[in-house]
Amino acid sequence: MERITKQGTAILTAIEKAHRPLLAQEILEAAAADSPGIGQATVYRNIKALVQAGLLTTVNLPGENPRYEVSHLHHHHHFHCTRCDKVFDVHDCPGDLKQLAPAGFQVERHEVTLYGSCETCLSQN
Amino acid sequence: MERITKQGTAILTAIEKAHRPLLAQEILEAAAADSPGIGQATVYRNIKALVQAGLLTTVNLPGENPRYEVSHLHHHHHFHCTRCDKVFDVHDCPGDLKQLAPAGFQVERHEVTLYGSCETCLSQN
DNA sequence: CTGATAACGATAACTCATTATCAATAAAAA
DNA sequence: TTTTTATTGATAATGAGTTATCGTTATCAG
Repeated sequence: MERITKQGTAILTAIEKAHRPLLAQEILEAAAADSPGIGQATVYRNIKALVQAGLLTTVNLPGENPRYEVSHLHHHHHFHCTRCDKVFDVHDCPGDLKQLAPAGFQVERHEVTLYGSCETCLSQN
Repeated sequence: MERITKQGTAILTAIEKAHRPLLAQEILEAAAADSPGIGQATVYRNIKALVQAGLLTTVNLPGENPRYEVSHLHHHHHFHCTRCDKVFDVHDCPGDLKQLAPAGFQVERHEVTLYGSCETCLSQN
């Protein structure tokens, strides 16, 4: 990524504006608004470069393809809406979960995923 | 699965004896101890039938292929050892996590995955 | 024991996300 | 503006997990 391109800009701004982790497919669709006809190979190439550069972070949820969001430094979790399948950041944490593990096990980190309905889906009935 | 076969028995008992969720590949290896030469198609066929019958439950962890364990009724979570990559049940739960979600969101369930080192790996240095 | 057929093993095929190829395009240095 | 070449878009190829195919084997009802 030595050059600034319309496609590259569209991809990064689409992810920044989303304020939630996006699938490669969602990034393609969002970036296509700014850069019509953008190809999926371009999306994958840019995602890869942005992750390697540290600007994007990969978000893996159970049974899901990877999503990407702008790198946050603070610890957080995710909420998966089971109606619209959008994933949102949860800027809160249950705290120390070390005591949950079996005796003799050493916990280094944890992931929490919440499932339910987002505000938008709830308001739509 | 109308008939009782050596392979089918080997697959189910391998999963029962493991007391932890196993990958299809791990099931193949474990079942091969009781039924040498067992094919992977047989493993996949039996897993599918056992899940449909409700005897097995699929365990999905972030960025991982599905694992399978004997169906438990009680709510529990999982511990993924980052050294040996084995997954263990965690028979405990941080409890209600509804308050973590953004305002206006409705939480229906949650998944917690702990990462660290299991007792066996810790004892091996 | 014997026949019908469910289940098996080997392997080809499939699915789907991701990556490589390559000619055409466009960014930016000269 | 011209030249260089990084980047793009279209598409073929890849990879890994899973499923389908099919001839053979083995379960089990009769």
